[in-house]
Amino acid sequence: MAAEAGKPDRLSNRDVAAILANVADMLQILDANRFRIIAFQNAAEAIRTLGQDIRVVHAEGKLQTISGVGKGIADALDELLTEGRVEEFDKLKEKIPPGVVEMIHIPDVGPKTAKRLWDELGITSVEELRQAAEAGRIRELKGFGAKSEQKILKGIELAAKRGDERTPLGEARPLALRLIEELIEATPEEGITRIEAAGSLRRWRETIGDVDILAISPQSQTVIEAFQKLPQVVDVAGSGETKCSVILTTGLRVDLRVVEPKHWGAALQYFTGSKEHNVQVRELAQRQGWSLNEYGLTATGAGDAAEGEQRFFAEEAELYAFLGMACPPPELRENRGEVKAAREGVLPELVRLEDIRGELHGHSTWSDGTASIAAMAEAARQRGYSYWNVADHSTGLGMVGGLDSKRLREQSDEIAALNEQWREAGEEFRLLRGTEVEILSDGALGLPDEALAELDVVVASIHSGLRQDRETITERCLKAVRNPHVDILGHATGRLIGSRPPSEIDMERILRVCAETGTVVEINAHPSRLDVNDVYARRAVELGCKIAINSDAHETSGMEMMEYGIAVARRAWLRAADVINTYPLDKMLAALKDRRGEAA
DNA sequence: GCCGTTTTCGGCCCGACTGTTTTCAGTCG
Repeated sequence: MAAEAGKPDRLSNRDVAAILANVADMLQILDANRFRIIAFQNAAEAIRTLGQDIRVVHAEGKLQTISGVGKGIADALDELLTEGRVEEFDKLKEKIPPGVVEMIHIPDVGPKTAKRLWDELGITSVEELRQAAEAGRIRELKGFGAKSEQKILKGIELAAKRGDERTPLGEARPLALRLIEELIEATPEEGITRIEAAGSLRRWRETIGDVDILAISPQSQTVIEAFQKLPQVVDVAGSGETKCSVILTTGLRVDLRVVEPKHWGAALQYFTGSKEHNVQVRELAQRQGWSLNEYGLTATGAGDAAEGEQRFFAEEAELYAFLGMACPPPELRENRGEVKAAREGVLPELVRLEDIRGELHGHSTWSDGTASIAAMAEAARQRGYSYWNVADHSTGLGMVGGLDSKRLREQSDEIAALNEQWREAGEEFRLLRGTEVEILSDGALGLPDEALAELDVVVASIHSGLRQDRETITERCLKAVRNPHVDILGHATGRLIGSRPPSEIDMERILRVCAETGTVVEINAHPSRLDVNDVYARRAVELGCKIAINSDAHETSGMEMMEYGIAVARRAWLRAADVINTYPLDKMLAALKDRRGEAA
């Protein structure tokens, strides 16, 4: 947590969300009203995924326009963002040692357990908890035994291994898909008739807490036994008749749930989440006189149907239709307005992988790529693209031997020759001449304007000096964005999921200037970047920006990462029209800054 | 503490599994 008291101007949305979540944790330990706890959790989530800087919203006096923020929390946020601290929160902190709050993040240790361990054994840290469990002191408590101690020790080990980190989607997804394949192979013929990953994986969240797999099988016990015996499984956290949780060698937790065919629709809906989306849907069902669980609907007697009457759904869409709404694509199910839109029938037609006609940011052996331009072009053609922008690094990024003006011209000759071949063969495919020009530490670019002016598509990115202070890095980036030759701002925040935090850059200001100048904002599709993220992408389009989705491929297989970028765009509610590389070549070029209006 | 197609009070989702229990509380998703 980077929240520094006394420096309210440094608090990011993430910091503010962490502070509210911490308050919710403390309230849980104090056994406060559960709805008050949920209110803090909801507000934290709303601010974490807010498209705008919380400081800006605060300055405009619009805190209460955030869904989940009412008067009470708005007042607290006002105090936090003005004073850098909240008196009410400080009083809470005096009541509970921070180590006790930390304890509830250990699997199988919740607020009740943490409170009792603290009250009755005086344990105030995870380390003390470990020692007490090893010494067999915890079994002295009523309701605890040797197994509880083992469970706690295992939980501590797991938490240490995993840290607070969720698993990046790019790691979890291939792992889960392979696991599903192996489970099918390990099960007798006809053992599994349907299987799908649900949860945050199906929603394509950028990081995954644990993997949820849903299956239909006439022999659930056989499937669950096979699941536990898969080679990647190191531990079984729980196992019953229809449900099983295992831990993989990587520390990732995977839950399998086996259901009957008639329950599939409700079960898939339920296990896809998000939790917040499901709460909305269940409340909607409640208002219509139905109680919703993972099996289906049961009439409460409050509506037209007789109490106890049940409805089952083989498909998700049938369940949503019964409730009078369209079926929101999983990527939208984050309680960001999708339930209302689905009820009103105004869900957007989201961009799809098939809509992509080319890429505007990729590398070759001319800089740090591993494949020739010809090989990259061939890979792009194989994917059905009709254009690909050669965007090798410019000078200014020492370690990869970026191109200067002279080498850029030499590269242009190679590109022209390749294009000539396709033209003669009557092929539609075209390579574009581009660069990923370095935004230097003072905002100057790694190539002179004369060189950039000759290119088709210029991507400008920051690779170093990512720790500059907010004002410096924002001004640096703004200078680049305002350059008339810069068409696209590449991976704007510079983050690497799980290993490098985003820079301090003021995205709201950047996006506003991008909208003003017609600079396209990139969604970098590489699963370790996903930059900009869904929240900023949605905000960018709200402000009037266009988006480009690029895999930033450094090898031919890198282009397969496009699907992750598409997922970010879909989570941002983007339609094909918002994404310029869904356009045919002429229209795409005409949408670029320095060519606007040139072609139809 | 939040919120409104039951609107300014009275609600706020629901079931599986575990451990230590004789009927359930805690945790998790």
